[in-house]
Amino acid sequence: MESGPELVTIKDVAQRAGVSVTTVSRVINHSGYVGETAQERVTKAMEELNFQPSRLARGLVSGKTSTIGLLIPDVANPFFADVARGIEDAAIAKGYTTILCNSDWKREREVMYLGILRSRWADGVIIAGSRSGEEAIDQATAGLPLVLVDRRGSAQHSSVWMDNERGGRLATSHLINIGCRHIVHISGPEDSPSAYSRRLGFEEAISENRARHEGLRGELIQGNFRYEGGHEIGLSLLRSKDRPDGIFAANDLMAVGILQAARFCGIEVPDELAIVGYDNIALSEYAFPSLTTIAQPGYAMGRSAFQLLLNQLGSGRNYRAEQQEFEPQLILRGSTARKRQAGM
Amino acid sequence: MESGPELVTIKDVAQRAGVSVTTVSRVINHSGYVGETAQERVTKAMEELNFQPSRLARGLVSGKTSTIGLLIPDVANPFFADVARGIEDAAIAKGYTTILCNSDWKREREVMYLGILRSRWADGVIIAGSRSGEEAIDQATAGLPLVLVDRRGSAQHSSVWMDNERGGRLATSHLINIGCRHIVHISGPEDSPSAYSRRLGFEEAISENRARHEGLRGELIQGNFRYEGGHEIGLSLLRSKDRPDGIFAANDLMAVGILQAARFCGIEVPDELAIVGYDNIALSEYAFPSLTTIAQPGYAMGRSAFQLLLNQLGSGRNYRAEQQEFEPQLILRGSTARKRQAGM
DNA sequence: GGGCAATGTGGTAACGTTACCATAGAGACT
DNA sequence: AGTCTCTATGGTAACGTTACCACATTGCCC
Repeated sequence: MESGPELVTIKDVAQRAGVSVTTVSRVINHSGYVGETAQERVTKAMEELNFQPSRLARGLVSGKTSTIGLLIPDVANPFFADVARGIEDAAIAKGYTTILCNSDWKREREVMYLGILRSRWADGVIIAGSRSGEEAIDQATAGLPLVLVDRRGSAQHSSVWMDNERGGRLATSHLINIGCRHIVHISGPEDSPSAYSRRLGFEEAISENRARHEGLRGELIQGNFRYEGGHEIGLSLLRSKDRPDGIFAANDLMAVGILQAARFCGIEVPDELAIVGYDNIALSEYAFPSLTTIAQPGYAMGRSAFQLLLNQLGSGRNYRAEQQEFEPQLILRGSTARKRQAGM
Repeated sequence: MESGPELVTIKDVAQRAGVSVTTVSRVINHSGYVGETAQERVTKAMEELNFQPSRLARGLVSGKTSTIGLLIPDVANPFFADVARGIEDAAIAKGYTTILCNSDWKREREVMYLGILRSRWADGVIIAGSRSGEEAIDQATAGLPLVLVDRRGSAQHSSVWMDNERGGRLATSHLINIGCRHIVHISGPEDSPSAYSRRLGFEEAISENRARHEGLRGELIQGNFRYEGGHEIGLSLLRSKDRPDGIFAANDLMAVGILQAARFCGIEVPDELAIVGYDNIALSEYAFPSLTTIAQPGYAMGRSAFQLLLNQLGSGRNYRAEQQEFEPQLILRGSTARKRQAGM
């Protein structure tokens, strides 16, 4: 029978219940004193009119929207999808709504979204996998409560992160331990802090082990965190005469791309070429051979990030940044399961 | 130097620029007449104060928030992640922000989110992969502009969909054509419209071909659209004495689960068992053997869905529901690539 | 030189809600 | 009987923006 979304306001409810708007507001917010009769009549009127209080008006006067912004590079990347789910689940449980923003790894989109979020939309922001520098982020958030995911925070900012350097070292040492002597690291984009740390870990592991294993060589190639990128790099790398016997890719997507390239070139994984990825996305388990990787618990990291943001929102201006660290863990699977293991 | 997010309002800008708030508003909205001098001074003041107009206030008075809600079952499902990206990209290009809601396939969460979205938050909603009935959706959206994805809309609602029945038929016929005679369909959840249609297509293909191929058998098992579900069903199915020689899974995740189960049981795919999935998510290409599947262009469907919503938002009350149909397409890959193909 | 359109500007009432102050009756304690 | 606290309720000014009306000023035409 209704023809349009004619808005039901608190006024309509008040009129129908025969009370003032103040009383209705009190019923909605369970605050102040409300008599039993009034309580019932208001509740009934709200139901009959199918009333929903306007968040807009509410936010305007209270200064809080119960909304947080989530800025990630790309939901289509399974790791970030997990993070997003973790954040959203934790948020909804506390009555917060999440606005999802995909920066597509682009800084200008990041800045644009932060502007939108800042315009009194969001009470706080969680930024995952950003490439921007901390000053740039500060500038763009302009005092908005903030939690960083996937990078080490400073004294100013809370953050949830992993010791990516250690992860990189774990992955590389594993390759060395199973006998690889010519190892290539396909890194992530230059300006990604987590990619940078993984690369550091790789380099450390190589130089630490060089004494023990003569002829050990480490090589570095710049990747882009994408499947196709891994595939292309894999093809050119594996077709060359001087091809590596081990590859550590900075994320699983690229690792799977390399896996495909190897199959294409007819190279046996893991016997001719061992591969380690990073993230432990679902895909890594389903690939063939299944992918050895460093686990990064996206969902848990997401939940944790929201918790830190909530702490910050609750504590006003005398708030202290917190850090939550997750441990990298090596997941052994088919892509490095060689029959004859070389001497350690 | 700033200690908190002290809000910069249009009033501050007006004061600094030495003009009225009205003039500032006009500059912001590029509306009405504004002199050159005023224009410049206001622009300068806005920059200096790092001013962002409050969307809350704006929305309150204009009745529009430039925000849309997106309700999907789960972003961690790659197909829906693609849809989400398509919608978000299309939306941001038109100045709209997207609120992401994961119903987790649960009706009560769906209803809860629609309530939130309705409270003057969102100008419209896109619902993908809902299991709720159309009446339930009508009830929960209460007049909010709406586009359905992945189900055939009615005269009331715009929708973006695929002929899933045809897709189901395509998949099943393909299995029959390569020689399968005992085919199992792992369907989706009972109440999912798209799953239902795929199942119909399966049944039609089986009964149509029964005349031509004697001994052709079709069997039906209820699945849940999840990887683990496919894996379990696969295990119990493949261990039985009367195991099928072809499986059509209602989505790729389950198909990959079955693939893993087959490897686990030592059954050769595709020679002993052929498998077809549905969706053509990235995973299906990376699996081993790669997965034959029915392509469903999630990103394009997302973009299209936003376009339909936009049409609806623009056209006020004299609006007519539109339907946008996508064609299912069979993608041939390893999981059905038998060496000796049966007759026909 | 009176009228009239075009241009530029300001004042202020909305929008739907909450915060705060005011009021008022009912008991209870001095 | 006066005062004080508790309970219950209403009135109304914010919140930051836009929509709308009112008012100047300018230039131009008859």
